[in-house]
Amino acid sequence: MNSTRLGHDAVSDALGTAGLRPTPQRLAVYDQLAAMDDHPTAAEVFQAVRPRLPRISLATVYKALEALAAVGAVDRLNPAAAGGPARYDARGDHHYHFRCLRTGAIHDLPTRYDPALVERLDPALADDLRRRGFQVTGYRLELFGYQPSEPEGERRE
Amino acid sequence: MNSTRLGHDAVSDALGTAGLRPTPQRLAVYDQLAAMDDHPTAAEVFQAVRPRLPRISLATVYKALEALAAVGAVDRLNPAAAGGPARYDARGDHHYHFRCLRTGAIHDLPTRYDPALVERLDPALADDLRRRGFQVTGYRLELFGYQPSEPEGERRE
DNA sequence: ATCGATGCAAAGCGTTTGCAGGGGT
DNA sequence: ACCCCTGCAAACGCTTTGCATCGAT
Repeated sequence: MNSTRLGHDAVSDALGTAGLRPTPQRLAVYDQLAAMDDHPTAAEVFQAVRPRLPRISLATVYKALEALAAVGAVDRLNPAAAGGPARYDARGDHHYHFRCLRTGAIHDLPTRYDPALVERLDPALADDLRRRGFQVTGYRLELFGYQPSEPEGERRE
Repeated sequence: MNSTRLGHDAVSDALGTAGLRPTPQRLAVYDQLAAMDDHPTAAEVFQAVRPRLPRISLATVYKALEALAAVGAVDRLNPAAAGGPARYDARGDHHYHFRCLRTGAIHDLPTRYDPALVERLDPALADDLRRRGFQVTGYRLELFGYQPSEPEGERRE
C-alpha cells in the first residue's frame, strides 16, 4: 500500500546488519504494523498478531518494536497525552502526521521530510537558532483535528 | 521575562471565571512555572514550590496544572518518549518549541502560531485534506536537536 | 556450546483517583 | 452550611525488566 514499506528481506537484512535476529515474532510484528494504516499501539499490534502467533507476549511485541525502531524499520510516535500509549509507524522515512482528536488514530500525510523547512518557514528563526548555538537535527510537524467519522472501526484513546 | 505570561490577577480572574478558586497552591504553581524557562515537568514544579509551600503534594501540583491548563493559563506539552513525563508551558499563546535531545529541556522559539501554515507550506496538501474530509483544527511544530552545553544546571530525562 | 530471543511475571514510572479533613464564601 | 480544594495513599495504564527456558547457529 505504501511504497516506503519494506519487505521481509529488507527487514531481515536491516536486523541482521545490526546483529539482531530476524525472528518470526519480529517479522510478524513488522508485517502487522505495515498492514494497518492508522498506526496502531503496541497493544493493538499484539492483538492483531495473536491469531498468527498465539503464544506471543505483549512484552515480546514491545521488544520487537524496539528492535525494529533501532534499525529504522519503524518509527515510534509520541503519545498524544501523557500516560497514553505510543503509536507505531511502519514507514522508514520521515513524513508528517495527522492525528484525530476523537479517535487517536494517526494518518500519514502525503508529504516528505524537508530538511530546509525551518529555513523556508522562517529564515529569521533559523538564523536566530544558529546564533544562539542551537543545533537543529530534525523536526516534527503534526496536524490535528477530526477525521471523517466512520460507521465502524472507531477507536478511542 | 515573557510578555505573554500572566500576572496573579489575570490568572485569578481566569480561574474565577471558570468557577475555579485561585488558591495559593495554584498561584504558586503558576508562578513557579512562569519563572522557569525550560518548561519543567510536574515533578520539577513540585520540588521547586516545596520551599514556599512545604505541605503541598505532588497530586495537588498535578491538579493545579490541570486547572491552569483548563483555563488556558498553561499548556501541557506531550512527553518526548512514551512513559516520559509531560512538560508544562506558562505561556497562554501558541508557539513553536525546541526540544533538546540530550537534556529534555524545551525552549520557546520566537515564532507565532500561524493558522495558514499548512496552506503556505504545501497548498496541495491542504487541498487534499479538505477533499478527504479531514478537518484540521491545529498543528504542532517542534524542532529538536542539541542546545549549547551548560557548565551547570543540566538535566536529563 | 554459545548467545541472543522469548514469554511469563513482577516491577517501574508518571499520572489519576478515592476519600477524609480543611477553608473560604 | 455549602462546596470546592487539599493532601495522603492507593490504584491505574503503559512500558520495561528479571529470569528461566528455548532455538538457531
